[in-house]
Amino acid sequence: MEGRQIQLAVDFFDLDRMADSGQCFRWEKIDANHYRIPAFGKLLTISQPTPDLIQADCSPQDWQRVWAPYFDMDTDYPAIVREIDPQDSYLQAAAKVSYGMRILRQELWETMLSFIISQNNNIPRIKQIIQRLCDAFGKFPEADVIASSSIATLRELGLGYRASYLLEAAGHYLRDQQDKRFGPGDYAQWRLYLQSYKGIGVKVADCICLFSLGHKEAFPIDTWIRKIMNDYYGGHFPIERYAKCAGVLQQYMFYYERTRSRGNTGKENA
DNA sequence: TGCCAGGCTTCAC
DNA sequence: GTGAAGCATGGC
Repeated sequence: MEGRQIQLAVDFFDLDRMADSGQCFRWEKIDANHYRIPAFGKLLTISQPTPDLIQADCSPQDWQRVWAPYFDMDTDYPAIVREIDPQDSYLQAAAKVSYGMRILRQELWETMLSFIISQNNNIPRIKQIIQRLCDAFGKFPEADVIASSSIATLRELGLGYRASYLLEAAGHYLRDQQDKRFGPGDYAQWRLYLQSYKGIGVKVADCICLFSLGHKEAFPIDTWIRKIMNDYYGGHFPIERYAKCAGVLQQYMFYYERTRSRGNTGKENA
């Protein structure tokens, strides 16, 4: 702690809901009100004493340069919520329960690694595996660290059959980085490119597009979303109506449904 | 104890 | 292109 502390007035910002949203797996809850969030080589300690106020241990410059983009502070989420079909009571309810949840813009490699691990897996175990990776390698393993690791090592950390996917993905990522093949691209280009990785299919590619690259039109369909679409939308969610923000609404439905299945509101004190 | 999880690859058709 | 099997592991 370097004694720096900023306070910011916020709107539509809820740390607890973002922490429990299934888009990030390394936030650490220190106590009832504080989180430690690692990203971009930095560690942010942040709290939210009231719904419209946050306190963070960073400089105003770091907030502007690193954390405001990370929390996607430039996007007008209330405007997205206002676009929801007033007749769609399910989606209205989902948005209400998810109030304050923003779509994070996380680092690309971390998001790729996390969602390769996420396949056919549950969130508590995804967190555990990523924690074991960090413990085993001393910190979050960058692609070169994974690439110079071995299947056996990764298997010992509980990755199961995903160990080979991750190992291959790391090598692939490094080669493309050296070839400078990463660059600006639209959603369709990125989605296709990501699927060229072994272990990344349509759903994981969409998660990376949404939770790292900021492509809010990405609409990941996992087992939860598929069930929601079948139960409430006759098998088809009207993505076309929400062209540029379907992914945000997808996240609200995902959060809402998981919250309901656990029999609470998602906030211990709500 | 089984079923399931922010699915994917492979193979048969 | 579509469908089904197989996959590692452990949460619930």
